[in-house]
Amino acid sequence: MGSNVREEVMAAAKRAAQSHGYTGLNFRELAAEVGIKSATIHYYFPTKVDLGAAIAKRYWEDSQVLLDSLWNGGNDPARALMEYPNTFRVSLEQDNRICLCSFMSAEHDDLPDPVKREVSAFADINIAWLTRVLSAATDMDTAASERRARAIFAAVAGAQLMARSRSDISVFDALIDSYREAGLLPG
Amino acid sequence: MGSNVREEVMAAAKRAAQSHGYTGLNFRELAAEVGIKSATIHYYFPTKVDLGAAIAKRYWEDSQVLLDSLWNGGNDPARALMEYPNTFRVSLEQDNRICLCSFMSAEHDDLPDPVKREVSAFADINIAWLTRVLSAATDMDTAASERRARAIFAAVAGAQLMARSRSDISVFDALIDSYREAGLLPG
DNA sequence: GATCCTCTATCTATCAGTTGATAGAGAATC
DNA sequence: GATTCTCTATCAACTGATAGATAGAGGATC
Repeated sequence: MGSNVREEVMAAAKRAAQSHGYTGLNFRELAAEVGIKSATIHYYFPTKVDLGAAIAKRYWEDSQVLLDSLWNGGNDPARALMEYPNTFRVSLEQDNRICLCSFMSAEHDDLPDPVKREVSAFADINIAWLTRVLSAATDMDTAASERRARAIFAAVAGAQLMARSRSDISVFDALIDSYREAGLLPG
Repeated sequence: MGSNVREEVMAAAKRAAQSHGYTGLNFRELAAEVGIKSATIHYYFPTKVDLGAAIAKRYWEDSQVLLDSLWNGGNDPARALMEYPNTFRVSLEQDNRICLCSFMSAEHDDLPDPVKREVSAFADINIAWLTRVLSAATDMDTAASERRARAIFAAVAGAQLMARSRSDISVFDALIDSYREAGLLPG
């Protein structure tokens, strides 16, 4: 298994990036939070690019596992769809953080390519999952499901961003309700 | 009238912040782009906070003027609503930039209070305008119009963010189409 | 069992580059 | 001549990164 320190650094880096972005990540603060020296981080992640790519990759891998646990061909796709916005809500619950990849999407111009690739993968797996669930839960064909999947993903990310800017999770809840009222989200 | 230099600094700072955020703003690059020395910027904007707040304020003021030119009680609110997403599209057309305030919303935790206030104002004036237009263009009551206004604002911002992450403006267009297809946007 | 070697993991110390900010001199404008 | 504007020079803080020392674990060799 991987060392504890490596895992602790990744966990702290993930949290920091959700609050301050890739640009805002810095070795000394990270090290202080884990209780080590910044040079030690370089032992596990030679460069900042390596660290950034590692946490973005881990982020979408964890998301994939979570989504599959929510629905993976079972018998209640409509319920999974109802639950989907909650996967974004939890970030806001944790000190008003947002999706790592939403933040990094804003930072796109300053992102090294290896990090960009992992950020794209997060969107890909979310959209692919939503497409599958929508196809199972509604009578939309695959093309329509994918269009709707992209729309839902973008809209939920936008709702999370707005809620953060107000430091108010009820803004997120209200927006999700409005999406349902408008017909973007089923339910 | 304000000096040319001051205006040029603000224009360059606005563009930079739309690409790199408030954190990514820096006096030396800004000065180089305008063709002056960084110390000169401090003459017009004593601190970075002053500069950040000034460009965010100008940003929503300009947006207010643009929206009012699009619709201000005239006879075609439905058309204004159709045009609304274009006010976000133009940023992407300019080197894949995004809304200054979307970027700064992501940076919320690292934003000085005076800047935060102006960022909030941008959302406020967009939502207020959308609420008025929706009330005029549809049979929704004021409360429903405001809920929908918030939903549209958040969703369009999300679409812009997704398009940036792919460096592909057609992603934005497709998302807006999908919002219409889903019923979030009229048309 | 004592000595030697290697690898892992962490540290101290330091470098070079960047950044926001300031003091004070000089130039331009009125 | 006073005011406005811009520059040079510099500071202190911060940042990613590197070099090199150290401590300990685990084998291999004698």
